[in-house]
Amino acid sequence: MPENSRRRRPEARPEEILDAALSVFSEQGFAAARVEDIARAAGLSKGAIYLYFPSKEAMLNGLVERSAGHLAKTAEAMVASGAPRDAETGLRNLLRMLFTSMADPAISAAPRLVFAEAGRFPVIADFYRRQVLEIARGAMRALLEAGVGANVFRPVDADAFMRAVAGPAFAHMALTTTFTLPPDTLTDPADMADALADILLHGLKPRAPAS
Amino acid sequence: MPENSRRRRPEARPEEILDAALSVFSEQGFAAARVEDIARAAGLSKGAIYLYFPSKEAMLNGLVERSAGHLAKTAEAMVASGAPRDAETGLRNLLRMLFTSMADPAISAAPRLVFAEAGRFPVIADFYRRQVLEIARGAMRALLEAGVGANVFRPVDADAFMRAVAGPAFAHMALTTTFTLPPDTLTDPADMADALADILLHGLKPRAPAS
Amino acid sequence: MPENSRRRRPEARPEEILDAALSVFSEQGFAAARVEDIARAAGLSKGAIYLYFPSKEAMLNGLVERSAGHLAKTAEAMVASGAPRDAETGLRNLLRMLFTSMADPAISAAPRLVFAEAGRFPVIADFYRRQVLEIARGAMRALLEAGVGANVFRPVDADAFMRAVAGPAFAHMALTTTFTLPPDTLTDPADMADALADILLHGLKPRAPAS
Amino acid sequence: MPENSRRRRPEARPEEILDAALSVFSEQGFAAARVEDIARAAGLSKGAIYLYFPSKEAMLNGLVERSAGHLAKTAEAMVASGAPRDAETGLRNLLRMLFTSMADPAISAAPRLVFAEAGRFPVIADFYRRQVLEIARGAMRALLEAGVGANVFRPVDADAFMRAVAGPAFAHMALTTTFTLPPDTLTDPADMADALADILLHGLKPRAPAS
DNA sequence: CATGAATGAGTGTTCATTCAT
DNA sequence: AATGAATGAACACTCATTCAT
Repeated sequence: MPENSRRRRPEARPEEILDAALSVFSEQGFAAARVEDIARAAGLSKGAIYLYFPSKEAMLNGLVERSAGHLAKTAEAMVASGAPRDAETGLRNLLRMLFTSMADPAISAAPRLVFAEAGRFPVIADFYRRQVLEIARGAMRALLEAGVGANVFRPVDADAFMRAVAGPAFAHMALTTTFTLPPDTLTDPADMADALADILLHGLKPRAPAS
Repeated sequence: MPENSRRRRPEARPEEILDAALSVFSEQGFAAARVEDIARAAGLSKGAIYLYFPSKEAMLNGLVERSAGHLAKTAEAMVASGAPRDAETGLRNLLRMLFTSMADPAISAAPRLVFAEAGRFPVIADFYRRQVLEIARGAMRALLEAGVGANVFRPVDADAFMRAVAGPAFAHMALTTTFTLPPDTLTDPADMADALADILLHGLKPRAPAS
Repeated sequence: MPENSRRRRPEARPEEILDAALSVFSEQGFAAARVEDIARAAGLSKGAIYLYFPSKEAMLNGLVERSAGHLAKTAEAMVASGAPRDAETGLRNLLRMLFTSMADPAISAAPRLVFAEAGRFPVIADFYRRQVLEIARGAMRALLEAGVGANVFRPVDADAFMRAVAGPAFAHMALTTTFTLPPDTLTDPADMADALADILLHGLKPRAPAS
Repeated sequence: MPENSRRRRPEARPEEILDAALSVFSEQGFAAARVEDIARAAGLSKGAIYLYFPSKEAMLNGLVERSAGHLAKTAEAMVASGAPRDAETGLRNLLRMLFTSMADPAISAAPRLVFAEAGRFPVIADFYRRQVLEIARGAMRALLEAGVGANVFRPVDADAFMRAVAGPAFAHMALTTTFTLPPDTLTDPADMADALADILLHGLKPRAPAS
């Protein structure tokens, strides 16, 4: 067991600290989080944290940058992959990915944190807007245009489209992770995503019987 | 402005303090907010706050309860109103109300605060869930059932329906108040609501030409 | 006994705190001094200090400015006093004042503190140089010129004169307050000043027998 | 510069560390000085310092002892050399040595440090008093007695004599190293020493014309 | 009712010192 | 001998809360 204190020297320290910080920030909020708790969660002493990050705020920034990287990459991958071929399947897959991600506390923790703290840290808001929102916006716009071009989607407003697709996943996250809602009939994110896709694709109004 | 003589009606103090607290909590977050700032915003001394609220947390609770009252009343009003008559118009009005409310910082401040702090204050989460979410859920379920009964809506999943309606407004709020997005083409919440209604009602897929 | 805690509200608080700070800084040095010790010495809690001074360094600055004020006044009084009439008596009085002041820990504390910390706080060094040294320099130069004009003093170098007059008092302070020297034969500062005056006025070399 | 290969003669380490410590202590003061800065200045890692000195305070002690050795030797040398022959020249040389030493930051650093920190470290005060002050006192007393015996000096008070000789050099140091005085007419320490010698030897009062 | 001086517990950050390598 | 990661005790400063007036 090389688990003695003062022993290991993995180059992964900063990552471990960010993991711990994300966990503590998510639970307590940035202002209420204590550096000592982060340290304990990372298996370090309080002082050791400052060997890797110059301040508590630096951990928050590091966190956001790391998470933005992940999300941006996933979003771009979604764009490039199947969407152009089959916009309808692309939309279904995107919704599944969104609902699954948002329902997973490990993935949604960073976005929730950003949403909660961006008001106080303009740098974070700007960074996230450029690195995540812009990319997601581009991806969804591309999906919509592909569908419209193939006559699979009607030419709806792009901004409304984005809110119609991402908003429900965001709301799902709020309901499941912030308010611990009693497990609904449809707790499974994939099922919820499919139900959403049905509404978005076919609309609420009954189709005229294909006469 | 009856604001000068007679030292202002003192019986309105708690309301004024809650107004100030909402403002400061929204800007700084609960943990980072200073009671002295709330006092200054309310035109009182720090000590005077404690004549009306026993603690900082009590202000947060008071805030949430007050806002929940407002929201619950609005929600119930919506149910009772035109929905049964004309579900489609009911949906359009609901969306307009949601987008307009969420885009107005004065109205969305409380829900945003709840979303941000509910994780740390289970009492608040529970209270909000019961007093706001349950009522909103009931209202939207009633709207859906009315529409289905009148054969104006397809019988879609109720939980997906809720997320499809409320989620986009929630996302709209996040985009406009947290990240100061550059004003889109559709900054007007009512227009955005109408575009959303179009998508939700008619779906993304083109309708078959009416026979 | 109006000595309960949380009671008195003398406007003299800042002065009391500066007294306490001077005492603690003198004993421990600025860096090693603890704000809590200053607070205790001032009969206050740690937090109360910050109602009057924004930082530990602000207390040091306040201290220096206050002491500089005292010293400047004393120096100017000396200039204006008897010097012009009788330069020799003026010199004797100046030396007595200097030795007496420097030997009194309550008076020499501030200059010693400035000397010890000026290297780290350029603002203090500059301030002291302008507010104390320049004035003292002017006073001593005036004394010398008065004596020379009256043919009571030889026209010696002014800077050497200043060092010859002030230096011994400074050394006396160092010996008595920093190193607790065993009480010499001449512990009395006035006697020491007179012996110094004798040396400075008549020189070390024997005078030629009066013709 | 044999400074590259063979990792430098390791037996000189303690001396190098003391050099670095003197430099850092002088700039920052003992309490504010960081061991890491000393280590960097000595070209070592923080931990290595503790192979040679058990604590930060031990470096201060080592420093003082080393410097006291230097000063004591110089002082004794001055006594033994020319003073007995020609007390007047002896005084002039002593003053030149004192002013030159005190004006040189490299030499005055240790005495200044002792003066600044002696209050907090009685051991240092005692040590310095015995090893430096006593010896200097003896040397100056011997110089005075030699002069008096040869009828070159008047029989003035020995303690006043010491303060009259050493004090001005001490003041000169304070003025030039602590407060960065604008270069006076007499920046050269030797000139300043000569001007001082003139005052001390011949006094401020004009000599009666040798009838 | 209202004030604001005062308290004291709490937290971010620093740094002398240790120790596994 | 040397390193530098790690520790833990401090300490400056903040702020919710109290209380004499």
